[in-house]
Amino acid sequence: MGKLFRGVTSDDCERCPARHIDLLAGTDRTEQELLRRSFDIATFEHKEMLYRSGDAGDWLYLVRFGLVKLIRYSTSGAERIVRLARAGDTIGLSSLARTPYRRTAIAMTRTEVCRVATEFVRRYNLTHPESMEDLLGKFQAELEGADTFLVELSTGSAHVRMARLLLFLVERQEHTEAPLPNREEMGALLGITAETASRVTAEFRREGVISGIHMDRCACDVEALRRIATG
Amino acid sequence: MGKLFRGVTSDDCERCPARHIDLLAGTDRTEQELLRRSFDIATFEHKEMLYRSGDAGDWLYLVRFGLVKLIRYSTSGAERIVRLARAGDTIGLSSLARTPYRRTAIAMTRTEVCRVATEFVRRYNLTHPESMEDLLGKFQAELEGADTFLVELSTGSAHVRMARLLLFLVERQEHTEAPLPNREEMGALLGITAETASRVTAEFRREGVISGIHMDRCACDVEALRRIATG
DNA sequence: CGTCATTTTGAAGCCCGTCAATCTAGGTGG
DNA sequence: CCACCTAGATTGACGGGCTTCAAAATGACG
Repeated sequence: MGKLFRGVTSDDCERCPARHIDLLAGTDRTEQELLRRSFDIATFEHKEMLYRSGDAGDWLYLVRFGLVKLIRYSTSGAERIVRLARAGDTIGLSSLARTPYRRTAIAMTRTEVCRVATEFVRRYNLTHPESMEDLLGKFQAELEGADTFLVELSTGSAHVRMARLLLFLVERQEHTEAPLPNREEMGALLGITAETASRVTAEFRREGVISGIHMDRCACDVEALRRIATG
Repeated sequence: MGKLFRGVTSDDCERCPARHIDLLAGTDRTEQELLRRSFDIATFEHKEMLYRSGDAGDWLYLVRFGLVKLIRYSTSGAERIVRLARAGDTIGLSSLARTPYRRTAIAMTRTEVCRVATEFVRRYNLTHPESMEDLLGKFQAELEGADTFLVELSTGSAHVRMARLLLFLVERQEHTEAPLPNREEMGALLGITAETASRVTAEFRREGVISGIHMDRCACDVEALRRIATG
């Protein structure tokens, strides 16, 4: 059991989508070495779980590439995706508050993550209190994300929500191509049923708003989506 | 212009709903004095604004009593309440990340808050790095709150959402009486129209689930609400 | 007592959920 | 290579819940 993690090379760090963060930069050569030895890298395939709600929160994860869904369950048992994490996003921050993970994290596409022990970050902050602002900024970004999901993806008609989701999925991509979740996941993301999600995507495809043969990827007409999203 | 704030007495601190937090406790007598002099108290009436989205984030607020709604606007201009803050809750934490406030805070009832300059908290943390965990815990609590709103108050039928909202409003109260927002605000809280909110509350009243003559307060049959909420 | 805001209630229509049937793509074994 | 199987996607039909528009009722306040 347990995912296999490997060490971090300096080449890994060169390509790191979060290398601008002070916390990870290190001030001198020996410190950079210390930081590098404290991090691990692993790849998760589609549908693989990073951690489960209730697990001891011993690690922070930094997404290097891919897409991770963070799930929470309502009192009535229904599953709801409360956030999507992409390259450069940090997940598992709740562990810093010495609490178990409150959400379940599952890869939606092939995903590479870099992990670090929460205990290490905690100790590092005692000797580098000025790095706290980076952490708070990260937390802040996570709060922003939660708000965005709340306001953008759970209000308006199914068409409007779907358009906003697709816009979210194409941003930060070079091309207008977006990874397309399956209909069940779309439903959990937007608070609608899988059937409605299917109807809307089929309709978008007929109207030429999205196109592409494959089921799990599509090219988007960003302008058209923006028109629909503002309803 | 600008709200009038007054100094904090030791008596205020005795009654503080957040006096268990280390950050606010102080280690010795002189430090307690320093902390007390760094805080201010003010009262906001119903509908008064604490701060507006986009304002420079220079202050943190701790709610002593009352109810504050935090609003965010969607791209289509619709207003949505993304969080309710009550006694003991901290609002304005985003300012610690050196960013402007991202939400607008408005009192929903008569509300007393204690405020502290973000700059003070930042400096305090440099000399007391161990207090950072309290801050992260606060941030974490705010994230939890956002999730709860997302999952509980924006999924399920209008009846179910309303029941959950009422349960949220009665908890932390001694009696089963809850402050009742107006129908417009209920709509913004639950993602439904004011008319539907009115219909549901009227129905609840006819069925005896809620009762009370006043429009802005009601007594709740908590057991009945729980049955409806898990529906 | 009259005015204005808010709430309540009504009626019509539509969007979405539910249930079910059909279609498609991918994988398996003969 | 093809028949078969299965999971997921699509599409249809129907009913119900919510929105919309509008009117009536209620309550606060000068």
